[in-house]
Amino acid sequence: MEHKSQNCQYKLMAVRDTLEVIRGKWRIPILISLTYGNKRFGEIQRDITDISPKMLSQELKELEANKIITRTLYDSMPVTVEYALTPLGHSLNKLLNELLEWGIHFRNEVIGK
Amino acid sequence: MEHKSQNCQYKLMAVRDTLEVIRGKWRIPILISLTYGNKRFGEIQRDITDISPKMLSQELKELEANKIITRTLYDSMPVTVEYALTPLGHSLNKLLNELLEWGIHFRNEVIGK
DNA sequence: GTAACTACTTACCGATAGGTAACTACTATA
DNA sequence: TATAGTAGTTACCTATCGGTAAGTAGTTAC
Repeated sequence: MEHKSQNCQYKLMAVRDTLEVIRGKWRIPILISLTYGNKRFGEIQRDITDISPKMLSQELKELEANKIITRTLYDSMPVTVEYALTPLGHSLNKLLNELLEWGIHFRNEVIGK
Repeated sequence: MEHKSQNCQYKLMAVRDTLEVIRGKWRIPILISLTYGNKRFGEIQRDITDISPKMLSQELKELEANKIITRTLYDSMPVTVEYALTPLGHSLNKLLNELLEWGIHFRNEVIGK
């Protein structure tokens, strides 16, 4: 069973990379919001009503650092900033969808019962 | 765009349920380990070499409380305990696979570059 | 009797995550 | 001059997460 255990080790490494990028309470919700199109700071805040500006700002920076989103400043008046998914960010789409689908399934199976 | 924003709110609710169940550093790795078959406490520890018995015990309890795994005690000598995925646990398979696939993708795109 | 294997538990501690409230800086409008 | 809208920042605090080290309890082998 040598290769079976090595395969497990490999998987454990890969999921850790993913978890590192998406961890915490807010990053996934932010990404969900951005799948509906490019958004400004205030628009994301209005989607995720219970996020504080501190957490939103902090998590947007982390997502930008990991090349998941881009931040574009427009010097309109007043200044607006637009956040958008990168191609790497869009590549999370299937994962986001599974998080969604399983949440629905879980609610039907456990919470609903 | 009324239904578009309502759809977003619905998704945000569902992913929160999922995140609640799988959150933290260890639950996903534990589930990955159990996809290779039913395992004893010590076997999971040997898969996930850097988990402490405290965290393993704690997270196994949480997963059991959420009906994701079962705990079966055999009064062999010495006592052995077997952990196994429930059908609900197995229903996480696609999600686990996406976490894995994206981790590989991310490594190729960002870390590997 | 002592070491080793099973599966944990407990106490303690430091690091990180996240919440609250107030404040900043710039521009436009009344 | 005051208010509102843009997008944040800062200080402070608490709660949760996770790590370390040691101890528990029962059985078996030496």
